[in-house]
Amino acid sequence: MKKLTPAEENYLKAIYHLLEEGPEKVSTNEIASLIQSKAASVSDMLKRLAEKELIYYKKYHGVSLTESGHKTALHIIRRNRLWEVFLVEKLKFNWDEIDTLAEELEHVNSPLLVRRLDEYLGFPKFDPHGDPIPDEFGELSSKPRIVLSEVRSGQVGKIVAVNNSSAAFLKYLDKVGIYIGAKVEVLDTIEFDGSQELLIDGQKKVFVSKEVSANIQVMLHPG
Amino acid sequence: MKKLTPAEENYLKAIYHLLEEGPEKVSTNEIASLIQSKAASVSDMLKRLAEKELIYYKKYHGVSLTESGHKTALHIIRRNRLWEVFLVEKLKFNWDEIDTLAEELEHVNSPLLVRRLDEYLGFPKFDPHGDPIPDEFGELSSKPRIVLSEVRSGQVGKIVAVNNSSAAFLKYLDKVGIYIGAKVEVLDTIEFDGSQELLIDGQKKVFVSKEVSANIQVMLHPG
DNA sequence: ATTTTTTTTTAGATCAGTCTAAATCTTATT
DNA sequence: AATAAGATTTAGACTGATCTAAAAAAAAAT
Ligand SMILES: [Mn+2]
Ligand SMILES: [Mn+2]
Ligand SMILES: [Mn+2]
Ligand SMILES: [Mn+2]
Repeated sequence: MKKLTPAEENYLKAIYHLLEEGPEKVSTNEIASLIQSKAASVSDMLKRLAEKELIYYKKYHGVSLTESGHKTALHIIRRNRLWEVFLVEKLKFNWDEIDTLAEELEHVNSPLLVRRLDEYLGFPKFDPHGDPIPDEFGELSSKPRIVLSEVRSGQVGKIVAVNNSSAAFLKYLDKVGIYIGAKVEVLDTIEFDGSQELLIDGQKKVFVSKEVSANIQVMLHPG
Repeated sequence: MKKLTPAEENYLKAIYHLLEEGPEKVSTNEIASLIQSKAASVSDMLKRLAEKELIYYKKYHGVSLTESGHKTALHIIRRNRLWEVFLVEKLKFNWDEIDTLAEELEHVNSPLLVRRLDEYLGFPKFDPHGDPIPDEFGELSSKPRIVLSEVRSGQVGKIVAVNNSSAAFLKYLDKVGIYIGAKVEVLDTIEFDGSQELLIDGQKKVFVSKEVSANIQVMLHPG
């Protein structure tokens, strides 16, 4: 409940994102790599976070979030994504330019500010990358999703999110005409390397590698 | 030119504001008092700021800003005031609630963000307290001003700014109906204590102490 | 011109956050 | 099961920011 430092918030968020991938424990090195620091620094921080009961931490055996840590992480993510919407919707930033800015703005922690911002933006449910925005209570409204790389030839869906928010990736998507909300049909899948030929909005044909399609989330069209 | 920490930015801003009052040197204690820290901490920070050539500092003899420090302070103030406008104009905060929020937001230093925000807000020239917003180059558009306590009986002016942004003061102004842009006529000035009777917008009579009127800036109506 | 008071600086601690290098624990391999 | 490899933690150091208490300098008062 007490105020956290930006560094503590960044670590919590990183742990949350790593846990999101499935495992119920994350390792020191995974955190270090995601947060671009060194294992020794992570060990240090884990002690502090455990002290504050934000994580479960057993030396040498990885960490997970406590209920309180989980809730806190969702608050941070909420702020991050609301600011991302603000930057894109109001200040006309491109979705590949907002990462570092939202990374800073997320640490301004004022419940009133967040509520007002949310209201001002019209209570958005998803950020510019298609990721869900937790509500005040940490609830996520999630759409049923499937990764594009797992969509079979002939199937049609809508692009709802990306798994990778690096500028390089997002710029690439812009270039080939892939965007959130686009209709996508998988015309062909190459068995050898998993690359696909797509039809975007029934108009544009695009070839993408599996590395790309594995980072795109799709909602399948019913039927 | 290099990136400053939030603390360094706060000190620079404090020095700027103290110099604004007139003197060409400010003392360690004045800074400590404004920034709510101790003289020893200020001494420490002054060494660092001098090292970075943001201030002129001669031990025991006060500080002033270098050209670079002055420019930097204006950039910080620009960010602070733009965010204040955003909070009031867009998020509907009251002018007495924005201080601490802007105090944090001002440290997000991205020239592009600031430019976009400025544009989005319609290039405002003054913040909610009536203080001028420096442009990208640090230029201030200042209105000719005089403190209300120095306006003589019979004279009429418009309230353009406040010298004190504490919630207590601003709430008081709200209560008695004084706001930026209001027309004000000084009906009477008590010689004994400098208190005044005012007529706001030609309608409402208000008595204010000199402590209050010394914190209100007025633009005199020509003629 | 001394002495006293006030202001400012320094000395020495502490805390958060980070790093490198060394020690230690876990896991995989022989 | 012993050893090698890999991951993690600890030890020790550094920076930035802050504080209290003591020392030093400047300003004010006698
Ligand atoms: Mn961050
Ligand atoms: Mn996002
Ligand atoms: Mn500030
Ligand atoms: Mn202001």
